[in-house]
Amino acid sequence: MKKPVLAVIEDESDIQEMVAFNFQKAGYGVHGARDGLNGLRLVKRLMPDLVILDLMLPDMDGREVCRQLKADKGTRLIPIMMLTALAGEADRIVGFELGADDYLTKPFSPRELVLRAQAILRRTQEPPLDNKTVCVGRLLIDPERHRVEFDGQPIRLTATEFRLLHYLASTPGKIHSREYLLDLVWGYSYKGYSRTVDTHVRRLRDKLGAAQDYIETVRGAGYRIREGL
Amino acid sequence: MKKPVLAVIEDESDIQEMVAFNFQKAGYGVHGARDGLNGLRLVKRLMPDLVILDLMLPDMDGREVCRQLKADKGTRLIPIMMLTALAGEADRIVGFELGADDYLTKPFSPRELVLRAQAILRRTQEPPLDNKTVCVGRLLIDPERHRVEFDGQPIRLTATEFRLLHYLASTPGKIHSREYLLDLVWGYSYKGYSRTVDTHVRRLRDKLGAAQDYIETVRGAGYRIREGL
DNA sequence: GTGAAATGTGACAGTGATGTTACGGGTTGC
DNA sequence: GCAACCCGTAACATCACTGTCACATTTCAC
Repeated sequence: MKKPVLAVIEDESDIQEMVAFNFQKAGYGVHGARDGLNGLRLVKRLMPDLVILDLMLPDMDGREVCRQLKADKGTRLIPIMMLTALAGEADRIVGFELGADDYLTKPFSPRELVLRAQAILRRTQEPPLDNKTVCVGRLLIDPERHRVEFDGQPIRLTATEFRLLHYLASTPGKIHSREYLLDLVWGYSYKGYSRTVDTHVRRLRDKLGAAQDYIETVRGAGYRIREGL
Repeated sequence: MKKPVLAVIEDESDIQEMVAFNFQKAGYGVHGARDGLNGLRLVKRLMPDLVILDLMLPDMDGREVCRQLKADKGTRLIPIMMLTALAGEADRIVGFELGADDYLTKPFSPRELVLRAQAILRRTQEPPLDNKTVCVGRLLIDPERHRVEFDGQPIRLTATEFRLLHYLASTPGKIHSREYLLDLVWGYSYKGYSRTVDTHVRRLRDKLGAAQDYIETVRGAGYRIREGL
């Protein structure tokens, strides 16, 4: 994977430096703008993999920048991470309403910053699951019809169970950690408990019946689909 | 690896002595300054591999020193470990905001000090382990699938055994000391006994069967992966 | 050769990850 | 409004894994 590129729109020099420094250290290419107008221009020209956007900017509200980026066809899909000094729940909601993908309240630690960014990138850089029918051994998964079969016998799954199985089955043999599955199946802004994955795997195994052997637990790592059955 | 060099900026003689002594014992070159101004000069001239910086200094706040070091192009990349008497979480966050890489609250044990420093140096000097498949002779290690094969035959390993083998195999021929492996595989805050590594190497060898010859004991130094088998 | 230090080996008990079951809130369909 | 269903959380059970110890064996310095 090539080096991800970030745009940081932030007027306070300290924060701008700190953010840039930490992402560079983590192996990202970082570009910066210090106000909303230049920020918009930068994003359109650079087309970064992620935008770090301060809520409070000298010329323009960060919300407005966010709105404009999400309204533009070209930049609509670029994920946005909002920074703000206000921890109020109202602001949080407004941030998400505008399409921000994550939201960080100052002060924050570099570690938290980079981890959250990585979570977003992992999700957005992952090739989206397509609608092709997946076939693993005697299991068949058809996303288009939301249908699962084992030896031709249909199996009824709920939406969450289906997505879980679909993600697992689309890369057989590969380990999917609980955190990774939470990101993909539940969305990276999901705040829940990682044991939730276990419960759903259990329900999935129940419904799969004889096919449950396809889901293998790898202790200390996660779950995977067993190959060659 | 050449001997790492440290700069210790600390006015209290007791601490200065204690820190210097322990790092010298651990094989580091140690240089010291007793106030912020001389500290800045020292770092710029010496360009050490790590700066140990007290938060409270006679002439200048440690935060200010940190800020100046991180603002300077030349010294920006040098990692900084902050020492402080204040354990409050607020201070911790302020420390990180300024780009400090780690943060140690007095009083601390010499062992913890050195371990944390080593961990920082490793993180900044060693590229982190990636997900690429490692191939050593007839051994194959695939982190993505959490899979190990010898001559195509799969070998089941636990999570710890797997990480241990992965670290060893990613740099064949290099000697990995027990301390080093403890830091990498178990994490630098791990407080355990270094014989633990031996036990795990033993279990690993057991499971590797005929492939156990790949793990070589270097008496007095550690373990390494034998090349050219 | 001899003793000390380092390492290999086997056993053991505690812990921690996972499996399992149950419950209550929320949503959907009728 | 009711019933059925889906979901996340929690509590408990279980067992693999793990760290530590005691002892055996090897290696090295003298």
